[in-house]
Amino acid sequence: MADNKNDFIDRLPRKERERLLGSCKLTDLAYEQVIWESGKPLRYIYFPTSAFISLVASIDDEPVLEVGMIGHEGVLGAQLALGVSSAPLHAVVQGEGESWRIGAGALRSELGVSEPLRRLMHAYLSVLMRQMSTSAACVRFHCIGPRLARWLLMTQDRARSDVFNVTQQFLSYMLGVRRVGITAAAGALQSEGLISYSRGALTVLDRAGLEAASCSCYASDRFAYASAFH
Amino acid sequence: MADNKNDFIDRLPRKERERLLGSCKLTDLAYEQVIWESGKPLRYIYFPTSAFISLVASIDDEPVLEVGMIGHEGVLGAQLALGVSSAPLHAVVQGEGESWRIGAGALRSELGVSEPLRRLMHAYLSVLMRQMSTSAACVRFHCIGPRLARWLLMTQDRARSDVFNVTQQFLSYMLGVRRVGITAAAGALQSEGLISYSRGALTVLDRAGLEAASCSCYASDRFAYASAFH
DNA sequence: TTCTGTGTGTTCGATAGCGGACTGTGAATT
DNA sequence: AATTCACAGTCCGCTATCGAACACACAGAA
Repeated sequence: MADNKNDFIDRLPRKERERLLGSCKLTDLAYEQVIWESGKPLRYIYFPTSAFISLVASIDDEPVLEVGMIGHEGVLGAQLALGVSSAPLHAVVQGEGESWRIGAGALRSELGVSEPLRRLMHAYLSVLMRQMSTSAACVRFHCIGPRLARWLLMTQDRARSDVFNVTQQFLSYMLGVRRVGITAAAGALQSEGLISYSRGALTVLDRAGLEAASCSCYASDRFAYASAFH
Repeated sequence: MADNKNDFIDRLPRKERERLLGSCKLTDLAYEQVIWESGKPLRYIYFPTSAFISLVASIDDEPVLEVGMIGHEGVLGAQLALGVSSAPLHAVVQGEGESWRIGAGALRSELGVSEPLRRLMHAYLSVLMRQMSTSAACVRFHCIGPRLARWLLMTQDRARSDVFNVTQQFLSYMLGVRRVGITAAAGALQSEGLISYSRGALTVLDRAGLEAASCSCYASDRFAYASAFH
């Protein structure tokens, strides 16, 4: 069942955890499913287990660029703890799988009575903020190759597997570049023997090599997460 | 004294406001002064009145790109309400002037007893998060010209004046581009009659024209602020 | 087996922005 | 009045990425 755990929930004291899970429902999330549309009412909050989700920023209501990624280590909807009632971003399922889901109202009640839950939500929000500011700088200063490597590492962590599904089209959308740009960068990583892929199935062959090829933002994100939850 | 007000503090109920101000000290902030260094202990929180401050993201500990701007409408250090104890970003004074300042410890106590303060901090955090995600997309997809126009509008709002001081060097640093890129973009705005500048003194001549020249991110930020504080 | 659609690879010219280096020019210092 | 220096403007070749269009190739459906 290691695949069906959410680290965020696991950090709660037993009593709070059980109460929270009592209000949650395990749901399936499908590849490319849109969970949040920016501006629409925030109805459900998700604690992914095997699924993982991309936070996507918009320009003129068009989703254009990934600014955060949430998997079994986190929660989609920590903003609820800030009193936010509509989705601040688009959220798209990037890796299909399962996720705990809870209604916004139920989570609000739970937040009202559980200090540990509030603290965790706050800590995770600080992680998200750092992910966003890192992304802003990364997208400006780093080339496609290193950014792609970073993205693959983040995905591998959340997929808990060396193999996962992702098309070049989807990647180009997440990184905010042309598909052709991904073809070139992914081709380079493949010919260096770091990954291999074919028709949407991607395999990480050399994790250490990929880390060396990635920009410092990967390590930076990991550090931010680690220091928020020490 | 309209110049010496902080809107964030003004939103507090009278009692809480007076108690908070009792722990605050009015301080001068100088142009380009570094208030926070990323990772260092978070010692003071600032409520700018006439001063305003840039949040700057780093890569490899080098500050490289502005991801947020804080003036009399907000607070530098809302992250304290998330339990954060070290500065998550660099913060640089972008417009000299005055600011209320409070020690981290004092603010923590105040947060412990003031529900309205917590709520406001939370609302402002949601504004900041939206500013950051907007910045990430903006920096990727918008050209220097519109970005510069947006920046000037944001600055004008916080300077509460059509005239303010800023060098091209500083601008290039904030927008993450070369100084020469600013020379070109600012020259274009000037020859269109929207601004005029000379040796660090910039004047907005045509606010409406500047709004038309700016990218949609300016309006987007305003909207985010307005909806968080309805 | 043939067809169709999705995923991938290639090529073209165009362009925004880069790095570096050098030139003016006005304001403040001496 | 002379000097200095921060600020602004100009030019060079270069590179990453863009937009558009087209070619192939494998998988599943008809």
